[in-house]
Amino acid sequence: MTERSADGATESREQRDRRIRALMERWTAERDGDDREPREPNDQLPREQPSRPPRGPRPTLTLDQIAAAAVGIADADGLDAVTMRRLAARLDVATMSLYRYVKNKEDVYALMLDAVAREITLPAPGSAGWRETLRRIATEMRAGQLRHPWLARLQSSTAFVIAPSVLAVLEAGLAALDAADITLDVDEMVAAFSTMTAYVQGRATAEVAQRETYRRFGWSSDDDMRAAAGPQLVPLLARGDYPTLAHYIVDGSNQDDAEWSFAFGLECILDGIAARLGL
Amino acid sequence: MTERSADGATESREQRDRRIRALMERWTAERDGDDREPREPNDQLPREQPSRPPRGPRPTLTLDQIAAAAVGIADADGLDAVTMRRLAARLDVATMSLYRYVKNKEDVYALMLDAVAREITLPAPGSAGWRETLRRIATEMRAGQLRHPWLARLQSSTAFVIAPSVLAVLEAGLAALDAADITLDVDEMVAAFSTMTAYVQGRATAEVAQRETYRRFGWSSDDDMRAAAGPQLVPLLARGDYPTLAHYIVDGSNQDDAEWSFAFGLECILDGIAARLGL
DNA sequence: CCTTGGTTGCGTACGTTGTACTCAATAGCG
DNA sequence: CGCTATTGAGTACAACGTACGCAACCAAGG
Repeated sequence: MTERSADGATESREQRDRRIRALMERWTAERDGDDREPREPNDQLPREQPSRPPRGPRPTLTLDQIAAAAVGIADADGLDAVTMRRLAARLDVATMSLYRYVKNKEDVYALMLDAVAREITLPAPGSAGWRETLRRIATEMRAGQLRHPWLARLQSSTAFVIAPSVLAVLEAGLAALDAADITLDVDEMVAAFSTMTAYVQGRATAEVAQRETYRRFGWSSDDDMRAAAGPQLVPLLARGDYPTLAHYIVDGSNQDDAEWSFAFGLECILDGIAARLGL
Repeated sequence: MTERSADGATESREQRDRRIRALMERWTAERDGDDREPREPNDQLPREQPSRPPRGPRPTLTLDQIAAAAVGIADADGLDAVTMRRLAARLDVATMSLYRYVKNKEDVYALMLDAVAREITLPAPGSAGWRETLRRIATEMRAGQLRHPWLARLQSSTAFVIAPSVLAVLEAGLAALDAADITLDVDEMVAAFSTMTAYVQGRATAEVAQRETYRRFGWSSDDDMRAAAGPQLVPLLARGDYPTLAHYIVDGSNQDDAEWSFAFGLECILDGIAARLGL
């Protein structure tokens, strides 16, 4: 119920929240007071004008429409099909009109990431224990990655986006680990949660890459893969350099059960976290 | 020392290896015998002609040279700087000459992946227990990802490459988990190893994305980041929607220690695997 | 020796991409 | 009714991957 703070004293959760709220308000006040440089890197995610200046014609598009259109194209024909021309065509505007809403294509990518992050439904706070909450978030994230196979590629080429949708996921995970009976400090909580998310992303990346390979070569089953990769693989295996791998290929049974593998690894991680809780 | 096989009997490791070797040889013989379709998807990784046809001038380049040049460009100026024109210029040949060695740009990417996979030094088999072996492989993989920040992006956009360099890493990990005192079946061994690799890839992706963000905005320390992201972040935090996250930002101390976070998660995973071994 | 034919290196050219620049049309304020 | 900030769109350009075709090369066959 209590936690050691930096100066060695203990504070209750209520005290902690009050302290942080006060600090945030002070920071906000300071920011409002100083009116500094135009702070350019600020607009990482493009925003609509909060209060539209009254002059001139109304914009015909919203950022949400652009994001939805881009996601739609990527879902249908892959990330490479998202070109400014095609995106504009889908929105029935001229190509260059898009640049009234986004600074460049990177902005479009940021909008896509935000849109997808908003898709994931978080478990209600306190509706389950930390373990079940983390499991649900992981499952939800994985589902998103599989629904949008281009996501992994986008996340690895686009910088981190500061958006409420993204922060909310992080907060949900941290809050679950911040429950009353848990003894992790903040750094460990973040490390534990980011371990889980890293795992989910890594798995999804690999899984999507495999699907992509199957699609490109027209394989529809694991047997197709074995038939096609065999001529390349068998000579290597036959030389005896990879005995354990050969054992897997010959005797393994869950080879294409991505769901099972994912769950296996996830439970490993949750067990590891549990061990650190002394539970 | 023994393991249940499919038919319920037990076989020693020696018996198993013999059985698999025999099977491989039979497969090889069958392949040689039937001389089937040109099996196009075979050449996933471009290869030099094993026995060069004697007619015509000698090639001036090797695939290794091409791979090294591409890796060099990507290391210096990022993956997008690897264009066919620039790669050719670096190799002092005309642009289109490259297409005598690779079918298309995808091939160049495959060569890069292979080259990087060959960089990693595996622990000698049996030189350490399964846990230490996996830890070393993970560390080595992470080092590669940080040495070549473009790797994560490439792995998430290029299909899996069948190359000895890649298979060797997999074999080393599986062999470590196949030690005498371990009770995992093959499927579990593969799931455990791929859990680790997925984690490493996910972490590296996030870490590289963060570095890239820092670089692009010219931040050189965490304080720079906080100064720049503050105006965007503080209003969100001040509304109280992310209390745990705010706690971390205010009170966390290991915020930029990627090494520590990586090790934390890795030990979690190893603990989880250990738990499945009944150790 | 000369001829032959497959192989290599390279120059040209085309279609597609992101986007800088420019200018006409729009619509609320004075 | 102008005035003026703002939007939508057309044109244009540099850079990209790469299809195509031709010249230079070089061992084998005569």
